[in-house]
Amino acid sequence: MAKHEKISEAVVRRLPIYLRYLSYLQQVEVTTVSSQQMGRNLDVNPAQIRKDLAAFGDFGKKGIGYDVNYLVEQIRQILKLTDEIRVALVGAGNLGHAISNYNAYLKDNMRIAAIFDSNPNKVGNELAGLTIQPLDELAETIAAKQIKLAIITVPAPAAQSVCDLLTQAGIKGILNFAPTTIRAPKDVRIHYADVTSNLQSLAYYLT
Amino acid sequence: MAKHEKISEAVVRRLPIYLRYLSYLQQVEVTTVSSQQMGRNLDVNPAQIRKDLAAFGDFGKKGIGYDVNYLVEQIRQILKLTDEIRVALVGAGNLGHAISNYNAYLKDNMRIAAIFDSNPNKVGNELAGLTIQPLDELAETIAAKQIKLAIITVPAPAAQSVCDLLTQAGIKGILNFAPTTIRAPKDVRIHYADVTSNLQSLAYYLT
DNA sequence: TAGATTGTTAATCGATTAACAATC
DNA sequence: TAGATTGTTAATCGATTAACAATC
Repeated sequence: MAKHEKISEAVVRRLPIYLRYLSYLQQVEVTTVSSQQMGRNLDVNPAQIRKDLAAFGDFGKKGIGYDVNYLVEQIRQILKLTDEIRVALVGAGNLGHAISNYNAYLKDNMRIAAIFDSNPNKVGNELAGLTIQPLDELAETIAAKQIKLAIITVPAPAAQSVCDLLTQAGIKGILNFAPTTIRAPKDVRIHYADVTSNLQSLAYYLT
Repeated sequence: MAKHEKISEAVVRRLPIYLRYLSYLQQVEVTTVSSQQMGRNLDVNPAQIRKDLAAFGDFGKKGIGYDVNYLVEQIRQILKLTDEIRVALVGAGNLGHAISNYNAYLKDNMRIAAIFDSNPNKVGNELAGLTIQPLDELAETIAAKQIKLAIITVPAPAAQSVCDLLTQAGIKGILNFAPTTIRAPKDVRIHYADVTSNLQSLAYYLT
């Protein structure tokens, strides 16, 4: 790894995209790839790809390109996907159901390991092979199962209090589908994924 | 509106966030808001909020702040949310179900107006008050219903061909949930919302 | 060797933030 | 008037891209 530069969020967001393409190349048994080829396929400037990767180490060979297997291995390590990462999902509504069933697709060493809901009628039900748990078991379960990340799929009014619960339980990364801004301590990363804001910003570009 | 500056994507992504907070203020009957108050609540620098808004017009009053109702009206216009915007959803799987049922929540003049799926067993079924249609009706329906945006919730291998169908049908904005990069003509905006990449980049920040 | 491609520096471009005159 | 807050300019910061020596 090395190269103690500060890595920008933009770089970190591109790494999974690179990884996805490289995994595809593995599948079709391509063993070497150039930044130019990657850039063409991912719509990213080749210089940017080289710079992004070079921030973590000298992964390529001049005149040749990158060894696909080696690069996959390196990016997995950078993203800490070498050990399984367990994820909690809070909110077993429509979206929560969809995402937890989607679980199988996450693979790549990510797994939803616990599901929580505040509704007593849902607690105890099975979902994607897990039993839906009440919120007051959240902290204990997250500690016991060594869960590191969380997905919030509760309605907007509940999102902040769920976020508070999660951060108190030691969660350091949250993917928030609720259509609301949430606040957390600076060392907790929050990514937003709500459909409404996304669509509204797309609307700006119409005609 | 006016101020023929070029508006950056970053600004456009913040406008829906502002709108959401302002709508909340309307609900609780607050009539005036300062950039400082907005910034505190949304975790955005107040100078940035003022600059973002000033790019579209002089919406505030010095010494006073912004009139909430007026600002809501203005941002709605900027985002073209004054007329109903119709959205097509392609892929009636788990996620497609969740999002189309979520439909009611979209409100704010956005509505899923057609649902498509390639699976003949799903075609003809009802979903969120709509009949699932086959892909070969896509172009005609999009034209007839004046659909402007689309959501892709098909498996990754099908995403590019669906994207091609959509752009040929005149769609100018796509929200892509499929875990794959898709290519489209330059005048088509694509936003990515796949869960896996989002989680993977969160993983980077762990310890 | 000739051609290709990296890693890196320098140049460019763009976005964020601070500061403050204008003014309500 | 005094206090508050905008709109805007200038300063800063950061990210992207071009260019090229190094080298496989």
